[in-house]
Amino acid sequence: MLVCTNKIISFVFIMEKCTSKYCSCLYYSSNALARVMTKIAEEEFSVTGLAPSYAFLIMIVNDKPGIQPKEISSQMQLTPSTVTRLIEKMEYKGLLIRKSVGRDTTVFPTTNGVALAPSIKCAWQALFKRYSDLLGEKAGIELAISIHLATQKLDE
Amino acid sequence: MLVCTNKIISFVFIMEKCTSKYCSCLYYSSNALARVMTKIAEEEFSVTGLAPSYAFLIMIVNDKPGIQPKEISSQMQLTPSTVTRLIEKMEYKGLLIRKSVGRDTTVFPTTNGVALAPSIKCAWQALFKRYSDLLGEKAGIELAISIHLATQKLDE
DNA sequence: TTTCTATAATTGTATGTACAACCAAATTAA
DNA sequence: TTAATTTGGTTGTACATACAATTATAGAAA
Repeated sequence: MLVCTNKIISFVFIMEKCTSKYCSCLYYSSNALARVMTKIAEEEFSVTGLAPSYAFLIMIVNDKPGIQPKEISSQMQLTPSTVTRLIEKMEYKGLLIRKSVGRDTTVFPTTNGVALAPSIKCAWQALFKRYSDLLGEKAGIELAISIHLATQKLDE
Repeated sequence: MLVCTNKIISFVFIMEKCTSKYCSCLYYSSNALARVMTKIAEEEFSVTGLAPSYAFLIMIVNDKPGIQPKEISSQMQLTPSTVTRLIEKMEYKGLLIRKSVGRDTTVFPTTNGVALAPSIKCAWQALFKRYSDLLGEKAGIELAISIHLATQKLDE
Protein backbone atom coordinates (compact mmCIF):
# COMPACT_ATOMS: atom_id res chain seq x y z
CA MET A 1 0.00 0.00 0.00
CA LEU A 2 1.29 3.40 -0.90
CA VAL A 3 0.95 6.31 1.41
CA CYS A 4 1.60 9.85 0.31
CA THR A 5 2.81 12.28 2.88
CA ASN A 6 4.46 15.10 0.98
CA LYS A 7 2.00 17.88 0.31
CA ILE A 8 3.36 20.42 -2.04
CA ILE A 9 1.41 23.56 -1.50
CA SER A 10 3.02 25.93 -3.95
CA PHE A 11 2.78 23.32 -6.68
CA VAL A 12 -0.95 22.98 -6.30
CA PHE A 13 -1.28 26.72 -5.99
CA ILE A 14 0.49 27.44 -9.24
CA MET A 15 -1.33 24.62 -10.98
CA GLU A 16 -4.65 26.24 -10.37
CA LYS A 17 -3.54 29.44 -12.02
CA CYS A 18 -2.63 27.71 -15.24
CA THR A 19 -4.68 27.14 -18.37
CA SER A 20 -3.77 23.50 -18.67
CA LYS A 21 -4.14 21.54 -15.50
CA TYR A 22 -0.82 19.81 -15.88
CA CYS A 23 1.23 22.65 -17.30
CA SER A 24 3.45 22.93 -14.26
CA CYS A 25 4.51 19.31 -14.53
CA LEU A 26 7.86 19.28 -16.22
CA TYR A 27 7.30 15.86 -17.71
CA TYR A 28 4.11 17.02 -19.30
CA SER A 29 5.24 20.45 -20.46
CA SER A 30 8.61 19.35 -21.79
CA ASN A 31 7.01 16.66 -23.90
CA ALA A 32 4.42 19.08 -25.22
CA LEU A 33 7.12 21.57 -26.20
CA ALA A 34 9.20 18.87 -27.83
CA ARG A 35 6.24 17.79 -29.94
CA VAL A 36 5.49 21.33 -31.08
CA MET A 37 9.15 22.10 -31.80
CA THR A 38 9.60 18.87 -33.70
CA LYS A 39 6.65 19.71 -35.87
CA ILE A 40 8.02 23.16 -36.62
CA ALA A 41 11.47 21.75 -37.25
CA GLU A 42 10.07 19.16 -39.63
CA GLU A 43 8.47 21.94 -41.63
CA GLU A 44 11.59 24.04 -41.77
CA PHE A 45 13.89 21.13 -42.54
CA SER A 46 11.63 19.83 -45.27
CA VAL A 47 13.60 21.93 -47.79
CA THR A 48 16.56 19.64 -47.13
CA GLY A 49 14.54 16.51 -47.83
CA LEU A 50 15.44 15.22 -44.39
CA ALA A 51 13.75 15.00 -41.02
CA PRO A 52 15.46 17.17 -38.40
CA SER A 53 17.34 14.36 -36.62
CA TYR A 54 18.88 13.22 -39.87
CA ALA A 55 19.78 16.75 -40.86
CA PHE A 56 21.47 17.18 -37.48
CA LEU A 57 23.36 13.98 -37.99
CA ILE A 58 24.61 15.05 -41.41
CA MET A 59 25.60 18.41 -39.94
CA ILE A 60 27.60 16.75 -37.20
CA VAL A 61 29.37 14.39 -39.57
CA ASN A 62 30.12 17.18 -42.04
CA ASP A 63 31.55 19.09 -39.15
CA LYS A 64 33.83 16.29 -38.09
CA PRO A 65 34.37 13.69 -40.80
CA GLY A 66 35.54 10.40 -39.31
CA ILE A 67 33.57 10.94 -36.11
CA GLN A 68 32.58 7.79 -34.25
CA PRO A 69 29.01 6.76 -33.43
CA LYS A 70 29.80 6.97 -29.74
CA GLU A 71 30.61 10.66 -30.02
CA ILE A 72 27.63 11.30 -32.25
CA SER A 73 25.56 9.63 -29.59
CA SER A 74 26.83 11.98 -26.91
CA GLN A 75 26.54 15.08 -29.11
CA MET A 76 23.00 14.28 -30.13
CA GLN A 77 22.05 12.94 -26.71
CA LEU A 78 20.62 9.83 -28.27
CA THR A 79 21.37 6.20 -27.41
CA PRO A 80 23.96 4.30 -29.46
CA SER A 81 21.32 2.04 -30.95
CA THR A 82 19.34 5.02 -32.16
CA VAL A 83 22.47 6.49 -33.70
CA THR A 84 23.21 3.24 -35.49
CA ARG A 85 19.73 3.35 -36.97
CA LEU A 86 20.08 6.96 -38.07
CA ILE A 87 23.43 6.31 -39.70
CA GLU A 88 22.12 3.19 -41.46
CA LYS A 89 19.39 5.16 -43.13
CA MET A 90 21.69 7.94 -44.24
CA GLU A 91 24.11 5.37 -45.58
CA TYR A 92 21.28 3.81 -47.53
CA LYS A 93 20.40 7.25 -48.88
CA GLY A 94 23.99 7.73 -49.98
CA LEU A 95 24.72 10.69 -47.73
CA LEU A 96 27.11 8.99 -45.29
CA ILE A 97 29.47 6.03 -45.29
CA ARG A 98 30.82 3.95 -42.45
CA LYS A 99 34.32 2.56 -42.26
CA SER A 100 34.95 -0.10 -39.64
CA VAL A 101 38.42 -0.79 -38.30
CA GLY A 102 38.58 -3.28 -35.47
CA ARG A 103 35.92 -2.53 -32.96
CA ASP A 104 35.67 1.07 -34.03
CA THR A 105 33.52 2.61 -36.70
CA THR A 106 34.10 5.97 -38.30
CA VAL A 107 31.54 7.91 -40.25
CA PHE A 108 32.20 10.14 -43.24
CA PRO A 109 29.98 12.25 -45.45
CA THR A 110 29.70 11.37 -49.12
CA THR A 111 29.88 14.03 -51.81
CA ASN A 112 26.12 14.27 -51.68
CA GLY A 113 26.26 14.59 -47.92
CA VAL A 114 28.71 17.46 -48.13
CA ALA A 115 26.57 19.12 -50.78
CA LEU A 116 23.67 19.28 -48.35
CA ALA A 117 25.52 21.44 -45.84
CA PRO A 118 24.36 24.86 -47.04
CA SER A 119 20.74 23.84 -47.30
CA ILE A 120 20.83 22.33 -43.80
CA LYS A 121 22.45 25.39 -42.32
CA CYS A 122 19.85 27.54 -43.98
CA ALA A 123 16.98 25.45 -42.66
CA TRP A 124 18.50 25.56 -39.24
CA GLN A 125 18.64 29.33 -39.29
CA ALA A 126 15.11 29.53 -40.64
CA LEU A 127 14.00 27.38 -37.74
CA PHE A 128 15.76 29.69 -35.36
CA LYS A 129 14.17 32.71 -36.94
CA ARG A 130 10.74 31.14 -36.88
CA TYR A 131 10.64 30.53 -33.17
CA SER A 132 12.48 33.75 -32.44
CA ASP A 133 9.72 35.67 -34.18
CA LEU A 134 7.18 34.03 -31.92
CA LEU A 135 9.07 34.06 -28.64
CA GLY A 136 11.51 36.89 -29.09
CA GLU A 137 15.10 36.15 -30.03
CA LYS A 138 16.48 36.73 -26.56
CA ALA A 139 13.70 34.82 -24.81
CA GLY A 140 14.07 31.90 -27.21
CA ILE A 141 17.77 31.58 -26.62
CA GLU A 142 17.40 31.95 -22.88
CA LEU A 143 14.73 29.30 -22.79
CA ALA A 144 16.85 26.90 -24.83
CA ILE A 145 19.82 27.48 -22.56
CA SER A 146 17.90 27.02 -19.35
CA ILE A 147 16.33 23.88 -20.75
CA HIS A 148 19.78 22.65 -21.64
CA LEU A 149 21.12 23.38 -18.16
CA ALA A 150 18.15 21.67 -16.53
CA THR A 151 18.69 18.63 -18.74
CA GLN A 152 22.27 18.41 -17.57
CA LYS A 153 21.24 18.61 -13.93
CA LEU A 154 18.55 15.99 -14.37
CA ASP A 155 20.79 13.65 -16.27
CA GLU A 156 23.35 13.64 -13.46
CA MET B 1 19.22 26.97 -55.03
CA LEU B 2 19.00 28.15 -51.50
CA VAL B 3 20.70 31.28 -50.33
CA CYS B 4 21.05 32.20 -46.71
CA THR B 5 21.18 35.81 -45.84
CA ASN B 6 20.19 36.10 -42.21
CA LYS B 7 23.24 36.07 -40.01
CA ILE B 8 22.36 35.71 -36.40
CA ILE B 9 25.30 36.96 -34.45
CA SER B 10 24.11 36.52 -30.91
CA PHE B 11 22.99 33.00 -31.69
CA VAL B 12 26.42 31.95 -32.84
CA PHE B 13 28.00 33.80 -29.98
CA ILE B 14 25.96 32.04 -27.33
CA MET B 15 26.43 28.72 -29.05
CA GLU B 16 30.14 28.90 -28.62
CA LYS B 17 29.83 29.38 -24.89
CA CYS B 18 27.83 26.21 -24.43
CA THR B 19 28.99 22.71 -23.61
CA SER B 20 26.93 21.06 -26.29
CA LYS B 21 27.23 22.64 -29.67
CA TYR B 22 23.51 22.60 -30.32
CA CYS B 23 22.26 23.41 -26.86
CA SER B 24 20.85 26.77 -27.86
CA CYS B 25 18.66 25.19 -30.50
CA LEU B 26 15.22 24.89 -29.01
CA TYR B 27 14.35 21.88 -31.13
CA TYR B 28 17.39 20.07 -29.91
CA SER B 29 17.24 21.07 -26.26
CA SER B 30 13.52 20.57 -25.84
CA ASN B 31 13.74 17.07 -27.22
CA ALA B 32 16.69 16.23 -24.99
CA LEU B 33 14.82 17.46 -21.93
CA ALA B 34 11.70 15.54 -22.90
CA ARG B 35 13.71 12.34 -23.20
CA VAL B 36 15.36 12.79 -19.81
CA MET B 37 12.09 13.75 -18.14
CA THR B 38 10.27 10.83 -19.70
CA LYS B 39 12.88 8.47 -18.38
CA ILE B 40 12.60 9.89 -14.87
CA ALA B 41 8.81 9.84 -15.07
CA GLU B 42 8.85 6.21 -16.20
CA GLU B 43 10.90 5.34 -13.15
CA GLU B 44 8.64 7.18 -10.74
CA PHE B 45 5.43 5.94 -12.32
CA SER B 46 6.63 2.36 -12.35
CA VAL B 47 5.02 1.85 -8.91
CA THR B 48 1.66 2.32 -10.61
CA GLY B 49 2.38 -0.36 -13.19
CA LEU B 50 1.75 2.20 -15.93
CA ALA B 51 3.86 4.34 -18.23
CA PRO B 52 3.46 8.06 -17.52
CA SER B 53 1.10 8.83 -20.43
CA TYR B 54 -1.29 6.12 -19.35
CA ALA B 55 -1.15 7.21 -15.73
CA PHE B 56 -1.97 10.75 -16.85
CA LEU B 57 -4.88 9.47 -18.86
CA ILE B 58 -6.28 7.53 -15.91
CA MET B 59 -5.83 10.59 -13.72
CA ILE B 60 -7.74 12.74 -16.20
CA VAL B 61 -10.59 10.27 -16.53
CA ASN B 62 -10.80 9.74 -12.77
CA ASP B 63 -10.99 13.48 -12.47
CA LYS B 64 -13.85 13.79 -14.92
CA PRO B 65 -15.68 10.53 -15.50
CA GLY B 66 -17.54 10.63 -18.80
CA ILE B 67 -14.99 12.89 -20.41
CA GLN B 68 -14.77 12.67 -24.19
CA PRO B 69 -11.65 11.73 -26.16
CA LYS B 70 -11.65 15.14 -27.78
CA GLU B 71 -11.24 16.85 -24.43
CA ILE B 72 -8.66 14.33 -23.30
CA SER B 73 -6.82 15.10 -26.49
CA SER B 74 -6.74 18.81 -25.74
CA GLN B 75 -5.85 18.32 -22.08
CA MET B 76 -3.01 15.97 -22.87
CA GLN B 77 -1.96 17.89 -25.97
CA LEU B 78 -1.94 14.68 -27.98
CA THR B 79 -3.67 13.98 -31.29
CA PRO B 80 -7.06 12.24 -31.28
CA SER B 81 -5.62 9.11 -32.84
CA THR B 82 -3.02 8.86 -30.11
CA VAL B 83 -5.71 9.26 -27.49
CA THR B 84 -7.77 6.51 -29.08
CA ARG B 85 -4.76 4.24 -28.83
CA LEU B 86 -4.11 5.12 -25.20
CA ILE B 87 -7.75 4.53 -24.25
CA GLU B 88 -7.85 1.22 -26.14
CA LYS B 89 -4.97 -0.13 -24.12
CA MET B 90 -6.41 0.96 -20.80
CA GLU B 91 -9.74 -0.55 -21.76
CA TYR B 92 -7.96 -3.79 -22.55
CA LYS B 93 -6.25 -3.60 -19.15
CA GLY B 94 -9.62 -3.14 -17.51
CA LEU B 95 -8.94 0.32 -16.13
CA LEU B 96 -11.27 2.32 -18.37
CA ILE B 97 -14.45 1.71 -20.36
CA ARG B 98 -15.89 3.55 -23.33
CA LYS B 99 -19.55 4.18 -23.95
CA SER B 100 -20.53 5.33 -27.40
CA VAL B 101 -23.75 7.23 -28.03
CA GLY B 102 -24.24 8.48 -31.53
CA ARG B 103 -21.06 10.01 -32.76
CA ASP B 104 -19.84 10.74 -29.27
CA THR B 105 -17.79 8.55 -26.99
CA THR B 106 -17.52 8.95 -23.26
CA VAL B 107 -14.84 7.42 -21.11
CA PHE B 108 -15.25 6.17 -17.55
CA PRO B 109 -12.88 4.62 -15.06
CA THR B 110 -13.59 1.09 -13.86
CA THR B 111 -13.37 0.14 -10.20
CA ASN B 112 -9.76 -0.86 -10.80
CA GLY B 113 -9.12 2.45 -12.52
CA VAL B 114 -10.50 4.41 -9.58
CA ALA B 115 -8.44 2.29 -7.20
CA LEU B 116 -5.27 3.43 -8.92
CA ALA B 117 -5.83 7.09 -8.14
CA PRO B 118 -3.85 7.31 -4.86
CA SER B 119 -0.88 5.46 -6.26
CA ILE B 120 -0.82 7.67 -9.34
CA LYS B 121 -1.08 10.85 -7.32
CA CYS B 122 1.74 9.63 -5.14
CA ALA B 123 3.97 8.83 -8.11
CA TRP B 124 3.21 12.20 -9.56
CA GLN B 125 4.27 13.96 -6.41
CA ALA B 126 7.37 11.80 -6.18
CA LEU B 127 8.22 12.84 -9.72
CA PHE B 128 7.76 16.46 -8.76
CA LYS B 129 9.93 16.03 -5.70
CA ARG B 130 12.62 14.26 -7.67
CA TYR B 131 13.19 17.01 -10.16
CA SER B 132 12.64 19.69 -7.56
CA ASP B 133 15.52 18.26 -5.55
CA LEU B 134 17.75 18.54 -8.58
CA LEU B 135 16.60 21.87 -9.96
CA GLY B 136 15.17 23.61 -6.94
CA GLU B 137 11.42 23.66 -6.40
CA LYS B 138 10.95 27.22 -7.54
CA ALA B 139 13.25 26.88 -10.54
CA GLY B 140 11.53 23.67 -11.60
CA ILE B 141 8.07 25.20 -11.52
CA GLU B 142 9.23 28.33 -13.27
CA LEU B 143 10.87 26.31 -15.99
CA ALA B 144 7.75 24.20 -16.49
CA ILE B 145 5.59 27.30 -16.68
CA SER B 146 7.81 29.12 -19.13
CA ILE B 147 8.00 26.00 -21.25
CA HIS B 148 4.23 25.81 -21.17
CA LEU B 149 3.86 29.46 -22.18
CA ALA B 150 6.36 29.04 -25.00
CA THR B 151 4.47 26.00 -26.23
CA GLN B 152 1.28 28.03 -26.40
CA LYS B 153 2.97 30.79 -28.36
CA LEU B 154 4.55 28.33 -30.78
CA ASP B 155 1.35 26.40 -31.30
CA GLU B 156 -0.58 29.54 -32.28
C1' DT C 1 50.29 -16.29 -23.26
C1' DT C 2 45.87 -17.00 -21.87
C1' DT C 3 41.86 -15.44 -19.57
C1' DC C 4 38.85 -11.92 -17.83
C1' DT C 5 36.64 -7.67 -18.21
C1' DA C 6 35.26 -3.49 -20.32
C1' DT C 7 33.83 -1.07 -24.38
C1' DA C 8 32.04 0.09 -29.43
C1' DA C 9 28.71 -1.13 -32.19
C1' DT C 10 24.83 -3.65 -33.93
C1' DT C 11 20.41 -6.33 -33.94
C1' DG C 12 15.71 -7.93 -32.40
C1' DT C 13 11.96 -6.12 -30.57
C1' DA C 14 8.76 -2.94 -28.30
C1' DT C 15 6.50 1.50 -27.60
C1' DG C 16 4.72 6.15 -28.08
C1' DT C 17 3.16 9.21 -31.28
C1' DA C 18 1.51 11.05 -35.62
C1' DC C 19 -0.60 11.46 -40.37
C1' DA C 20 -3.77 10.33 -43.79
C1' DA C 21 -7.76 8.06 -44.86
C1' DC C 22 -12.01 6.82 -43.37
C1' DC C 23 -16.76 6.16 -41.17
C1' DA C 24 -20.67 7.78 -38.96
C1' DA C 25 -23.34 11.12 -36.95
C1' DA C 26 -24.68 16.04 -36.60
C1' DT C 27 -25.46 20.35 -38.49
C1' DT C 28 -26.27 23.57 -42.13
C1' DA C 29 -27.83 24.87 -46.75
C1' DA C 30 -30.72 23.97 -50.77
C1' DT D 1 -36.74 16.90 -47.11
C1' DT D 2 -32.73 16.09 -49.26
C1' DA D 3 -27.92 17.20 -50.07
C1' DA D 4 -23.54 19.13 -48.53
C1' DT D 5 -20.39 20.08 -44.99
C1' DT D 6 -18.41 19.69 -40.58
C1' DT D 7 -17.06 17.14 -36.58
C1' DG D 8 -15.92 13.10 -33.28
C1' DG D 9 -13.79 9.10 -33.42
C1' DT D 10 -11.24 5.07 -35.20
C1' DT D 11 -8.06 2.46 -38.29
C1' DG D 12 -3.91 1.34 -41.26
C1' DT D 13 0.48 2.48 -41.43
C1' DA D 14 4.88 4.70 -40.59
C1' DC D 15 8.64 6.44 -37.80
C1' DA D 16 11.77 7.89 -34.05
C1' DT D 17 13.55 6.20 -30.15
C1' DA D 18 14.82 2.98 -26.53
C1' DC D 19 16.08 -1.40 -23.97
C1' DA D 20 18.02 -5.82 -23.70
C1' DA D 21 20.80 -9.07 -25.73
C1' DT D 22 24.66 -10.00 -28.66
C1' DT D 23 29.12 -9.69 -31.19
C1' DA D 24 33.64 -8.42 -31.62
C1' DT D 25 37.55 -6.11 -30.24
C1' DA D 26 40.76 -3.88 -26.85
C1' DG D 27 42.94 -3.62 -22.58
C1' DA D 28 44.06 -5.60 -17.98
C1' DA D 29 45.14 -9.38 -14.95
C1' DA D 30 46.66 -14.17 -14.34
